[in-house]
Amino acid sequence: MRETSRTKSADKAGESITEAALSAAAETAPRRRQARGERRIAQLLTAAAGVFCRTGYAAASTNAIAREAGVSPGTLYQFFPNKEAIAVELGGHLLQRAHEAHGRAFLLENLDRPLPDLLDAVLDPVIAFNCENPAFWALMHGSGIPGIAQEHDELHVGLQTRVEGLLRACVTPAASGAPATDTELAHVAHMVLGIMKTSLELILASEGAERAAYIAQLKTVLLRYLDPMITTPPPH
Amino acid sequence: MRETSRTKSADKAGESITEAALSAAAETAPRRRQARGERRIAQLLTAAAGVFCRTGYAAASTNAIAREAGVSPGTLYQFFPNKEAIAVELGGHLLQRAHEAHGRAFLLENLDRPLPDLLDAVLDPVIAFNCENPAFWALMHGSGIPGIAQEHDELHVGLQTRVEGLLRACVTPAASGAPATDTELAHVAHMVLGIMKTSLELILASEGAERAAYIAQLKTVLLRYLDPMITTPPPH
Amino acid sequence: MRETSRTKSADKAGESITEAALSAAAETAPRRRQARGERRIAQLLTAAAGVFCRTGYAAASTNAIAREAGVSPGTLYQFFPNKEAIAVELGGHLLQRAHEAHGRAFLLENLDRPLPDLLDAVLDPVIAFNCENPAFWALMHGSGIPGIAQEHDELHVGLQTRVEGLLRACVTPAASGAPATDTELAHVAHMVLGIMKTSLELILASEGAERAAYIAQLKTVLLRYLDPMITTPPPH
Amino acid sequence: MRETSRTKSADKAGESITEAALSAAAETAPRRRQARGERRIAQLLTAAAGVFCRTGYAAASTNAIAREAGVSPGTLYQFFPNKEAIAVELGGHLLQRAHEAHGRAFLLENLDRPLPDLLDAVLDPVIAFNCENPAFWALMHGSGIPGIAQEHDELHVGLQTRVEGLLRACVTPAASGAPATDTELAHVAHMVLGIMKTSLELILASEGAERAAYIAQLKTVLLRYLDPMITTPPPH
DNA sequence: GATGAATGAGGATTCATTCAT
DNA sequence: TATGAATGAATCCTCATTCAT
Repeated sequence: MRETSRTKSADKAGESITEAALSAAAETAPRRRQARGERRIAQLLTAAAGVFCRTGYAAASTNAIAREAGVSPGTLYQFFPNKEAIAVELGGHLLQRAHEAHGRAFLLENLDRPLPDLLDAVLDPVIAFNCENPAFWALMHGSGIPGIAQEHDELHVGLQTRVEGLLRACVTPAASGAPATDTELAHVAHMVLGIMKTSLELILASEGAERAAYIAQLKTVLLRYLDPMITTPPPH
Repeated sequence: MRETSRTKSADKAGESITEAALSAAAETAPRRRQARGERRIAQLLTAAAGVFCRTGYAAASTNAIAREAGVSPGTLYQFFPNKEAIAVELGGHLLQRAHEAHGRAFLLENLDRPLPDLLDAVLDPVIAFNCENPAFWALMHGSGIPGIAQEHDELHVGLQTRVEGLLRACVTPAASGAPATDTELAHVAHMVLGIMKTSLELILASEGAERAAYIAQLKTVLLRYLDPMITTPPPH
Repeated sequence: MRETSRTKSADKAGESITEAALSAAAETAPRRRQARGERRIAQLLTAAAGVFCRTGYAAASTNAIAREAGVSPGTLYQFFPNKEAIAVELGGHLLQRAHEAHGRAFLLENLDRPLPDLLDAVLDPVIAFNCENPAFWALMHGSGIPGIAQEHDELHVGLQTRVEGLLRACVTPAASGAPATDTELAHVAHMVLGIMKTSLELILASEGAERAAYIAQLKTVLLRYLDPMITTPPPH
Repeated sequence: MRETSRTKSADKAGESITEAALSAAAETAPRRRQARGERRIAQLLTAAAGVFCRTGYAAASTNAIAREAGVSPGTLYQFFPNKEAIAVELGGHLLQRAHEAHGRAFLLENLDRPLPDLLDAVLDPVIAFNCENPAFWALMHGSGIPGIAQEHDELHVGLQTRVEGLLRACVTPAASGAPATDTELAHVAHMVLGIMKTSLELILASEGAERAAYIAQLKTVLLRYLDPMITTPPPH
């Protein structure tokens, strides 16, 4: 009974250059229509971000999102088959935006920098992004609640993977505190992600000096936690 | 948006021994009724704990709790004015039970033990308690979600205070990494609490060796984070 | 997530005689409560019958049924988990009522009466019942429409079985027009049921003389259709 | 409750050859547009037939029809003012197609053939047509359900009229079982139509040998029902 | 003509909470 | 006290229909 599934952007993406060239003029109209749709989607995602931030994912209602976006419920459902889909799409958008804005920072060229620098290089963009897009944090909190979690876990898993990769690249196997196995490394990654999540909660809830203080604490925690895994103690 | 009006049963629960003693002889019947009431409350709170664990606080329905307790919804509302009140009372009970079971550990006699021992002494009971009463963690996760959070925050604030007290007692002001001000100390306490929360999520979600590994990681994180606040580096 | 399922009457049925005797007085109250429930159920079923008759099963809305019954939607859902359940229960009730009212007619003692008498004996009660309970016909018309049919088909299958049984008992194997195999007999039963269904549509839609005429036609059709299966032609 | 306003495309469909001829030369463009329109209508009706068959008339959604036809909902509404109109038009088309394909059979040249032959001559095309166009049967099942029925009843009435005509032509007034009045004849016609409808349900739902068996049963029923109205019993 | 976005009332269903018994 | 029926607003979602482009 549910057969809708937006393909919009896919169409556009699949549109061959020739075709595009041929119908330059004529396609203005369709494009405008699509543009309207895209705008609505953006509008809805923005609204959803707001509602998710204010009420959390679980308590957010599709009607509330539609209202916030200034459209009718029906319109929302023309673009998203259900609440989950909104969250998923929003997660994707945010992730992509994160990449575009601070992507370089993550796939570091210079992992051999001293850990404090490395932490700055990684955490600062992450924190900045989360402060600008607090919905991201809200989305990550669908997890743990059964029946809501599944889709969101893609988000989690994605982040988890990335953190794990970073760690794997940084860790000095010879270091005394380094995780010995892959499993152990995964545990460390989970811990790091968890620490970042809680810290972000504190960071997002505060401002100014306090926020700065929490940021500093986060860096301190991670620095002290990870340093023994990376720095080989000098032979005495 | 949701008008709370908690209390009521709290009084009853807080009823001091003295009061009870005063009405010893004549009040057998009423006392029995009160005893029955206590039993009902315990029954309901147990049921609530189960439901909160399974579905999370937000998704838990009062009807489900009543059903799990084997009573009618009306009966539930005879003891609790609303859903929040159940959570609050449950939080209180759990906290009290925690005290009774592992209370000594917290109000430490021996804060001058080396930090690893101290962490064991504090964390092991906490972890044990949370594993036995997973509802505790579930309850702490109403937070952050506006409209649900307020009442739960009493729980948070309580824990936060306690952690802060512990820290204050442990920290060596002369240590290089020690928080300089009360505010800073509060921040550290928040971080510690946050780290414990996330770690508990991982710990509760796993079993056996994995659980042990996460416990070890939690201790490692806190050890490394707090050590510089406590240990004065030896003058070289 | 759906755990409700009335058991009410089951409880009552399971209630042991001793218990019942012991609590004769005391059970008045509970019984009254149950009585209220039963009354509501009856009320809702009556309302449903009305709505099904007027709008057909598919177009009937639970809200409409509740409104017709003069209760809120929530009340309806306290007794029935969904629309289908109402139809099923109503079907059951009607069937039972049919049994109670005209049951003898069906399990005939005198199958050896001449066919016209037999048809009268069987059809008159059926027709009377359908005229008094036009919802029955409405219920049988959920069939054929995919996604609605399944539950109703129990009704169909039940009737089909009964008609088949009757036929099997009546048919004279030696008769020239008699169905040779069980499959053939089943086909005949399907036809007979179908003829009854369509005829009932006409009968229910008319009144007075016209209704009588349609009843006569129905009997004529069946008489002429079935007679050769029952009557052995006299050897000439 | 539902304001219908059918017609519109009917005119266009009924456009006589003369009219078309008049505007032969100059109206190439408009004609093309009209041709396109006809194609669209055909496309939509085909889609509607499919959807009606699969989901039944009531559950069919205009959006689903448009999707099946590969056009937008707006386009659908450019040709049909509402859902009912689609059904009506489809009914008309099917009827017309029936005429074109098997029309001769109906307006019989040889009503004086023996009844079995006559039934074959009439029913075989009807059955064939319904098997090829199962939507026809689906359409006839909007009836009986108030608020949906009215428009469809044109279909019914049409068929009813035709059956009545046939009967009137066949019946031997002198036959002992013949209907005495017009009203009676109308009743017989209704019965015959009803029998055909139910039988078609069984026929359409089965295949191969079973289908053949049901076809045979249908003929048997009608033969036995109608024979006494047509055959004058030999004077003894 | 065609598109597809937009509408908004309506449908089924749930749930915190109240009330009569 | 305990019950369970009752409430009604709110939830998610659908659909016939309209409208701007």
